[in-house]
Amino acid sequence: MTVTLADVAARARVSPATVSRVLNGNYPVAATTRDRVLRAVDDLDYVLNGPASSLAAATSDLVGILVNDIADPFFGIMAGAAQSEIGVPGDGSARAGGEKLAVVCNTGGSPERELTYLTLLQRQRAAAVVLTGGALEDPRHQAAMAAKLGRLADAGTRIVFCGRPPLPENDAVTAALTFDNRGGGRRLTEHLISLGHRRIGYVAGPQERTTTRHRLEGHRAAMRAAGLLDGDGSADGTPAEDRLTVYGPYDRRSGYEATLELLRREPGVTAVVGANDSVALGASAAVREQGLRIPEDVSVAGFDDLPFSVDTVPALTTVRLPLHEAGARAGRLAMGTENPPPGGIATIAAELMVRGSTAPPRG
Amino acid sequence: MTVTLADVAARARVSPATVSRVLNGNYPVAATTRDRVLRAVDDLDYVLNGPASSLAAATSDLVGILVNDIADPFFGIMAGAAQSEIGVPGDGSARAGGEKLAVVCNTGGSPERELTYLTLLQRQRAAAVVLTGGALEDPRHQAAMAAKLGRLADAGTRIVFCGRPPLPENDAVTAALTFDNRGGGRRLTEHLISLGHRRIGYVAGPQERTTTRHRLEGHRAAMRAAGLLDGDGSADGTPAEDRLTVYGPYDRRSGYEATLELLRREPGVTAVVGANDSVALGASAAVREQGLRIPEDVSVAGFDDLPFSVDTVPALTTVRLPLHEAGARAGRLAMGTENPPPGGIATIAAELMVRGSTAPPRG
DNA sequence: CTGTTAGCGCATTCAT
DNA sequence: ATGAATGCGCTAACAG
Repeated sequence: MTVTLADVAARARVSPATVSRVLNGNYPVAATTRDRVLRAVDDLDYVLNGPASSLAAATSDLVGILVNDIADPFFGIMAGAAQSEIGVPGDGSARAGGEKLAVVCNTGGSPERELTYLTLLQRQRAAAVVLTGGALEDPRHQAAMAAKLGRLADAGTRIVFCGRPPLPENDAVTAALTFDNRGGGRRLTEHLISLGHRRIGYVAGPQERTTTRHRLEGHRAAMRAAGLLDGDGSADGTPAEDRLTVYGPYDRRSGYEATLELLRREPGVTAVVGANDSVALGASAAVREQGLRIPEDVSVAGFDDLPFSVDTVPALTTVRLPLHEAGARAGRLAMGTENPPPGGIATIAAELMVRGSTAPPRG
Repeated sequence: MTVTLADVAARARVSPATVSRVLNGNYPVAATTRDRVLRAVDDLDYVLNGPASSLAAATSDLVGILVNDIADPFFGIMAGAAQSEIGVPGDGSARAGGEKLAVVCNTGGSPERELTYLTLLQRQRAAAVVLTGGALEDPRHQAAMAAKLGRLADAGTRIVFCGRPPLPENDAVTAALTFDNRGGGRRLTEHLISLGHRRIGYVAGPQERTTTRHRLEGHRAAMRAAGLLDGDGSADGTPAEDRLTVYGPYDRRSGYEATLELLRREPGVTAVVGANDSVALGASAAVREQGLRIPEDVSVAGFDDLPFSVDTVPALTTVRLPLHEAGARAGRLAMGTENPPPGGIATIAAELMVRGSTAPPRG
């Protein structure tokens, strides 16, 4: 029924071994023989049997890219960049070996699904795995991840982090590209403070994520350095930093609801920082719904600088992360076409983008 | 080195076949035996060898989801929904068989990459393939696709279209879910016409895509029905429909540039329709940059109703496509857990969402 | 319900 | 530079 390598060999009047060699291209074969084999491949519409090949060679051409939310361009941009470095030369044929199949897997932010995908990729004997986005800080999950990644690494799978902090004991990880979320968060808030803002609300991401914590730490470092957190407790003793922070998912709805909550708690807020651009978008909607203008009454800022952020009205002040470059680099590291940074860890800078959504407060 | 099924069998004091049976679960095994085997699996941290399994069974648990642009939520939403129907029960273990590995592949809109990915999936003996988004109308590519899909289908791969028009001879395709792009486009423009607009610019997608053509056909059908295209040639004889249409990629930049071009060509335009929401976003930016207000001076509308569209200012009038539902359904069809619609083809309705970005023209 | 046997299709020794 | 032989780890008959 389905044509095998032996069929190709018969038609080309060579041995199966020779066909295998021309397909894999990693062994000398006479030019005339190769032509004959390739013609036979075309004639028969032969397609390599991946499972058989992987079984015999004990490696596969699968590369997995794990993302938290495939519907979020933050991940889509990184995954797309990684995928184009890894996969598919693009000649449309791919009958021979050598091409990697870069695939993205959507964990939905669920730790169980993250582990399950890793197991599935381990089962496929994946050549490499790229993990994007922040990690969960739950110690149990971290331990499980470390163990799983260790086993993957033992089996020869290359492991690359992209926008994810390195593990404490990361001997399993080939390379970790981590974003300067803390520095970006700090500079963003410093910008607001320099404009004159004193009461700044913060809509954070999910509490247990590294990205959330790092961005928030940057924000608070700036606040504290300006003396805006100390001795600012309200009557009931709640620290200012708690009253001015609301946690939630990284989506616009969370930004909307959290901002309404913030404005209720602290009507004197003159600026709202969203943990990412989507959150900031929701925050903007909430601010406007309260009859407040941006930036005249309330400044709004985000994080990531996704493509839509420059088109909001007013354009969103945010922190730019070079998502495309980071993803591409992660892809090359996964392919082994780029050397890991010294120590296996590289920090990627975040750049403040000042736009129209932030301005000095009134009065 | 790596633990195999035979190791598990030895430890559980059963035959390899029995281990295989409990792992695959599709054969009666005594409860006590199963427990013993599962314990051995856990003790040994055994993970099934996917390639070996696929080779022996002549099927794999891979399911491919092809998208045109992974950074575009339009595709991300569908792919995510499909993936959650297909993959990963979510218990975190996945040591046994049965779980499918749903993976998304980014073609970047390139026909060659589309074919290459299909070949790669064919090589892996994928269980199913979901193709999302519009198709290219180039006859050569269509023929190549039909041939490739035919071979995949012959090999037992289920093929599902999601938001993609059925092929002329689609006996290879298990099911095709297609969006009512034409109807949606027509109703959107009818809405503008009913508001009193007469000169309506249209920023279309790439010229050779089915989605582009269908949406534009809907728009023009509405225009023609209202007598807004006939006898409206300019002095140089260019038909009105050509002067009022600009093609480009499905992104905000194209919307921005095309709209500047439209406003230059036809200063009397009172409404601009974008081929999708991202284009409409760019169009809005261009309109504003010309000192025009939305919707007082120019109405703007989009297509898809992506999550951000409700948050633009003013909120974007658009056509809602049930992307999540469609993706989930495609996932179930790929899994075989839902029966194909009669004739293999289902048309998915598009709903007009009237919001603040459209209003009657001035005067 | 469980064990035995025989490949699945290919990569890779080892020869030549 | 090419051919012959072996085994990768597992599933699927077939017995029992």
